[in-house]
Amino acid sequence: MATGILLFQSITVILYYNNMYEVLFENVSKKIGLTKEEEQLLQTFFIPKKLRKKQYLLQEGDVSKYLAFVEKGMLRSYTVDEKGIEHIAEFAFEGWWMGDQFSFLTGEPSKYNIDALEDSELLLLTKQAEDQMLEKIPKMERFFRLLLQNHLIAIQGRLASSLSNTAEEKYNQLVQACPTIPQRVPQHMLASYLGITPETLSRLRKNISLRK
Amino acid sequence: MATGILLFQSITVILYYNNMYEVLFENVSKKIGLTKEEEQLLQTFFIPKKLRKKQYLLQEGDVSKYLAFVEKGMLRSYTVDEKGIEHIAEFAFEGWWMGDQFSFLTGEPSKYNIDALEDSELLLLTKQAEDQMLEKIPKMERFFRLLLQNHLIAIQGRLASSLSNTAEEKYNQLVQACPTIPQRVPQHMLASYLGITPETLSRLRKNISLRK
DNA sequence: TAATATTCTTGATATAGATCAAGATAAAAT
DNA sequence: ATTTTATCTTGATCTATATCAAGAATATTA
Repeated sequence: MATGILLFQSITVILYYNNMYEVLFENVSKKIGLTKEEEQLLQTFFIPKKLRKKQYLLQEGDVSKYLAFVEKGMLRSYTVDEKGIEHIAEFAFEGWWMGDQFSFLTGEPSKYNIDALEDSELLLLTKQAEDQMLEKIPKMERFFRLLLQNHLIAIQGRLASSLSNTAEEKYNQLVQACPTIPQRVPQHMLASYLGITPETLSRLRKNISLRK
Repeated sequence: MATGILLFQSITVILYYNNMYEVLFENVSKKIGLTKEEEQLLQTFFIPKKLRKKQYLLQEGDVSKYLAFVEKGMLRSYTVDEKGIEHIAEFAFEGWWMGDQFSFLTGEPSKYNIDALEDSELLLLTKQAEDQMLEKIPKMERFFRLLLQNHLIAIQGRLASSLSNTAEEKYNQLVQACPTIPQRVPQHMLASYLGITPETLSRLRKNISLRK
């Protein structure tokens, strides 16, 4: 957070405005360096948006017009099957990206829903803005490549785990790999994310706690 | 394939040499355009390598020094669990890439084995060569970003399928999404890739064929 | 062409996890 | 504060898939 003793109201306002991009800048700087000018330019490509808990960013059947960067709060993406059961694909917290890559890329209607699990502050990037951004700040090409690389590695791990591990092992791996999720997410959503039933997760957690 | 009536032996040789990169060039050109000069430059970063069936490209515990582009043949990556069971993570055919992204990126020992399922011709890219390539041909940054994007979308689909579908549904989706795999890969490896036992796959295929 | 190894099939049984059901907490809304 | 709604727990059953076992078909090698 940008803090300090502020003498003038006008300065307060400017800092407040800048804060909307704080997590983004930190995130980008971690992977590639950006000058102050580039940061100024970068923010012009994003549309700030607040989302109340339970509000949708994307609904099944719509085209995913935005990639969303989470400045604050928490999103989830999920599909709904024929039986009406929700299957959570991903969560996204502060500093994470969310969006249906496929729909965003191809312009086809999305199979996913994305909504807010907490009141959230997002930075939205349209396809057009993305293209312009990559053109004006070619460095960002690299940023997105590294981002995708990490995302891919994470999902590969999840896939491997989902294919060869028991429910309990999957749960333990998740707790280890990303302790934030079990802390902030209701248990039945966690179960959905792991591809198991809430009942199974409840029992499995009980077993773990009994054993120690 | 580059074919034609060849008048001089020397030309034959040159064409033969160029053929080693044919699939790569076609693949890169599909995503980003390359001039003849850029193609010439591009190939300097790769090390051609032939792999006999069953030969390893990478063994568990070693650092993944290369990303491999498959010009010809077929690779698989897999882990071996405590019980000695192989879990196939990915296949790669002509025009696909293979490698342990994580180990390649971080320099940590790999958990994967990669070997050839058929006699194969590869183009290897070291981390150093990759960095140089991205510096000399910045366009390639974009190529790799798009590549990762598609790879991510594919794996997301596989993950979703593995979490919410039955064994039969997973099999059907694979046949639909990538008919090449079931055609070219022994059935028990297909089972491993799908995270089911060979027995289950055998029975499930029988059921499908009985129903029609 | 035999011999050896690999892959695939089929049956019998076991089990992890799903499903159905209902009560217990806990959180939100009025 | 009390009703309503969401979430979690526990028990009784069911089922898809794993496991164990052994023979059949197919490929590979000698």
